[in-house]
Amino acid sequence: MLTTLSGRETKLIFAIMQDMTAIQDARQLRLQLGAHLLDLLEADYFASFVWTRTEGDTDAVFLNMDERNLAAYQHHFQHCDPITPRFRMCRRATHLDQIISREDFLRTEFYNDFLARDGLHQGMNFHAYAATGHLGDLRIWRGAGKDTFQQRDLDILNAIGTAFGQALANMRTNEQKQREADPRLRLAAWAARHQLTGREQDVLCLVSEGKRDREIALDLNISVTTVRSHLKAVFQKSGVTSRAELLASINARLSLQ
Amino acid sequence: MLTTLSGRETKLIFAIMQDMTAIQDARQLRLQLGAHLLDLLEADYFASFVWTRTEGDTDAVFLNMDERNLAAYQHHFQHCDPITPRFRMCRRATHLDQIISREDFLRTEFYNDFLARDGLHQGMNFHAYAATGHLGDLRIWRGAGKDTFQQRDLDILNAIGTAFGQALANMRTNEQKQREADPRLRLAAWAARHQLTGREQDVLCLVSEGKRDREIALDLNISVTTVRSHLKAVFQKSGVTSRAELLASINARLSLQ
DNA sequence: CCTTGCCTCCTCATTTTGGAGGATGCGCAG
DNA sequence: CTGCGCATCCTCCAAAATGAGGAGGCAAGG
Repeated sequence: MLTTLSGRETKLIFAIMQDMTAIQDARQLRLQLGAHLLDLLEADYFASFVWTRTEGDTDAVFLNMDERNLAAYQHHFQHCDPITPRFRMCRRATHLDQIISREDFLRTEFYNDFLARDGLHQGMNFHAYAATGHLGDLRIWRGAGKDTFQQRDLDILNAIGTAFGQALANMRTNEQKQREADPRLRLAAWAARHQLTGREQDVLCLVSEGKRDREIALDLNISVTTVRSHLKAVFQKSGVTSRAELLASINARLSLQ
Repeated sequence: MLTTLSGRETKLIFAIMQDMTAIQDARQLRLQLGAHLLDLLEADYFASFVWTRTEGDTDAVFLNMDERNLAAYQHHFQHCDPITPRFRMCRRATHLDQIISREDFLRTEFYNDFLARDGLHQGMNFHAYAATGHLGDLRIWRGAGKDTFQQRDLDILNAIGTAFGQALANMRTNEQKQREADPRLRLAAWAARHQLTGREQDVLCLVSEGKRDREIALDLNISVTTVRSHLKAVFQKSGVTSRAELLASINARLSLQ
């Protein structure tokens, strides 16, 4: 790749560089990035999906697209979208024409009933991947009457997309670390691992706050012997033999176990 | 700022954007960034200092500079460096000529005995700040016989420096979070907060692993009563009244206290 | 209807822990 | 030398926690 950048483009590239380092929220980043990308690539429509860790769940961000049409995508067209799966297979910025012939494209229900309504004619996508799998994408479209995207546009999107993928991966990693460090989540994960019942979890939770049986009984409005029963069950299920060991077990980093 | 970029420059800018998002280690980032910046700005020497959280301590990275001369800087010239403090006061990329007149500069001991030895003649600095204070810098120098830096170079360094500052600040924040989440450091901090003696810390450490008095005594090769004595002192000093409460106190987020 | 799981409560025995007080020895700074 | 802090050990006692075993009620599901 060897392309020059105009003053306007340079300014936008630098703005994008700032976005990438300054914004730590995936949604915010994509909104900002989207605005700058539309400007930079002289495009009209922007969409970005990010795959969350819970399988199949996506977080979507859009610019200049019709709310109702989008709802239609989320409910229906998403499932019969013939182009996104093909875009997704490409690890570089990819032009619509590279994955489907113009004639075939113009014949699809997807184009006629969905894309055309918003005026989307020319598109490029970038799909970001990490070692763990698909992270998210950047989708750039131009309306009717504009020129098609050039190799130069693809190169620019590719460079920015790569950095965007890194930024997304970093956010993902940070969120993961945050989650692992959150005491409440650790507790919940530990409880789930040992299949504790609701009441056992209640007791566990108060034990983890350093409370005594008597206090726990008061807090939960049950008798001390009941607290002991639940706690006994927790010990039984987890193979632990004292509160201190219990807390140590909960706080132990999984990687060190 | 409105400047065009050549193909070569564009390529380097994109490489720098990758650096900024891909590299999570401050040292690595600066080495990589330094190489790309020298190429981009057609400069010869690169140095970058990063201020660590411990007051006054710096981590330095260099390219193309003489090891022995650097040692001299760390030991002596650092303390009589007449230009860095002035550079440091500027919140934008700054040219040497903007902070000192050429004549004055050429008369300084610092130039003659230190910079000139490595061949440093023209310089620009960027100093990065966060809300918490000074983060670090980027120092770019050209050797004798080259043109002086132009406003265009300053603009480029400024844009990259700003993003670099963000990246540094992010690393700082992440490290901080990591530290707060590290059980050993939490323990040490807690111990320090309550002014525990060495032996008390030893006992505390084993208690935090969920061990019983008897086990601790075996581990430390002392009698159970001694363990109890130490533990009693820990309780006394910290105002806590049970092991479980102790562990809860250690694991409590400071912000929630 | 009957089983199963969960929550609730109980007793009795044992171990562990916490609290109070004191004692010895050692090294170090005033 | 004389405290002082620290580590080591002790006794005695009471409170808390653990372990084993059992029992009644209640709701959901076969």
